[in-house]
Amino acid sequence: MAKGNDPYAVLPVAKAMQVFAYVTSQAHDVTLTEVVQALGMPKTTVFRYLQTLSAAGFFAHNVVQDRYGVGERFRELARMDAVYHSLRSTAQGEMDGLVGGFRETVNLAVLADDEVVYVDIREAARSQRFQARIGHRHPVHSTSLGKAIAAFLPVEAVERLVCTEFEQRTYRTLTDARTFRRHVEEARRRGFAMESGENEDGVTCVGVPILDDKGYPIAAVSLSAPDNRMQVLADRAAEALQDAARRITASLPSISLHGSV
Amino acid sequence: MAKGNDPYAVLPVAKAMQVFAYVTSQAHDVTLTEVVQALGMPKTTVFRYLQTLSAAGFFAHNVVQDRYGVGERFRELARMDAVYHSLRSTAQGEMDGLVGGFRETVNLAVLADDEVVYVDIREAARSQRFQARIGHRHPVHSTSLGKAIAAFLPVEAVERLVCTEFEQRTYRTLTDARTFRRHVEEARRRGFAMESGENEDGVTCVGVPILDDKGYPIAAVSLSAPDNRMQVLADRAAEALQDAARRITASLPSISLHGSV
DNA sequence: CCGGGGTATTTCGTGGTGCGGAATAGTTTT
DNA sequence: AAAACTATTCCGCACCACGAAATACCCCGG
Repeated sequence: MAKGNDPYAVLPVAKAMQVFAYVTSQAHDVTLTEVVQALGMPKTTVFRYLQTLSAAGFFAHNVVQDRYGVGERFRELARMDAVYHSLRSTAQGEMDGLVGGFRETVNLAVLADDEVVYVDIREAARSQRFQARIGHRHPVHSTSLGKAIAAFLPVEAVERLVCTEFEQRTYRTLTDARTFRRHVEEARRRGFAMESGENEDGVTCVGVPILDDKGYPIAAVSLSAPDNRMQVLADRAAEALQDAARRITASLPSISLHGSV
Repeated sequence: MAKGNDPYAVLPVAKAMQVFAYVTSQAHDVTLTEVVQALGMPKTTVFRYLQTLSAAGFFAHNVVQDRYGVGERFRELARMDAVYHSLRSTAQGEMDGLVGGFRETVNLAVLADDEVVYVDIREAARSQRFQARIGHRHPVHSTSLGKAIAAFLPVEAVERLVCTEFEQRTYRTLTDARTFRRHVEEARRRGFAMESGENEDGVTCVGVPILDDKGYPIAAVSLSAPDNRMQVLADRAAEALQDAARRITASLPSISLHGSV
């Protein structure tokens, strides 16, 4: 059973994951003894794992018939991963296409905790100074990515965003909610957002939202380039990004995370 | 937080699940230090969990950029759960309806390891002697559930089934592959399967497959009753079961497990 | 009403192991 | 070349995960 001679394996965790996999793969809710018999582990041990996993919300312990099943916490995570996974994999080809066409950096980002989080980045082999990294966060108000997403968010969500203080990243950064709202309005009208040296001196970005099947902006793609080079590219880039975004939207599955609660 | 003073909580497992949840909920692949900072755990500890979870296949360790993401093992489990969960929840109402209409026991089952596994059972308040229990397994060849599923399985899958020895559960149990095939053929033609005292003396069952959007039989519903009572019910039951199965199929999501590999 | 076989909990003492600080190695940035 | 950042490895000790066995809780059948 592949005891896993991995010197860094934490045995309780590894064994708990076996239990996890077993319970999850059964079509029915299981009992303690069933797991014990299936996995050949001591009853006490399995009992503790089931308790722990239930306490963490990954399992649901049906107390009346003493059965354990998959919990909502797990399903939430699974849905999230499904969306993000398909987003990244369908976006991949489009991003490569854009980099190939423009020879400039292309970014993919989502919104998390009212910040823009970079999820994937393809950079043209040129100067990679000042580029963001995967996982890094930037403010919504200073990026084309943020403005593009905000443009298609429900109004109340945008209003929540403008509550926070606007960090001034460059001398061009919008620090005032009024101007920010105007930019967002414009982005909504045009279908794409722009930002010039508001996030990083000397670089201009064009950003386009990626909408799910319900029209909710789950992410955004952007192309960023030095100000001078972008002047020539801007129009073509906006077009190309919008096309790419449409295609990504089209091949996304229809598991919305933002159901009308 | 919530240190969870649950006396049975296994700390390594609980902490590993925190890591699990964090990594899974990020849209991007994460680094060790990112997790450490986000969760405030010691680096060594998180490192070990990431290693363990990767070794178990729940995470995928991208070695070139030292990032951890969700692994395919997790996705498989998630898909499986999604299908089973929606199966059970959409079947629920239909089963209740059937029990209400016929006042006889209604079963829901899937195929696993070439056996019929009971996933949900609603029994009329009458004699509940001899009923199967959730999680119990019965042979394919002796149950209407099994025959119903087999009837819509690809031929090669059915041939694999008949390879195994046919356990003789009652004196009426089909023990010969030839007869079994004939029954399966007939079930396919009629759209429902029958079984009389072949699994349990004195009880007769009508079973109907639940097909996914690709026509693959992911489960079956059956109604079982004492032989004498079933004689009157059989025709109506077959009709009602088929209607129910159709409705269940219709409200199933389209995540097929049995993609044409 | 009283067993009996099946569950799930609880207890408890021990040995193994998970822990995390600190040292190391490896990589990218300046 | 050095600095600043990563990820890994080492190591000794406290602790806590372990599992056998005892207990408590059923649900059935007599």
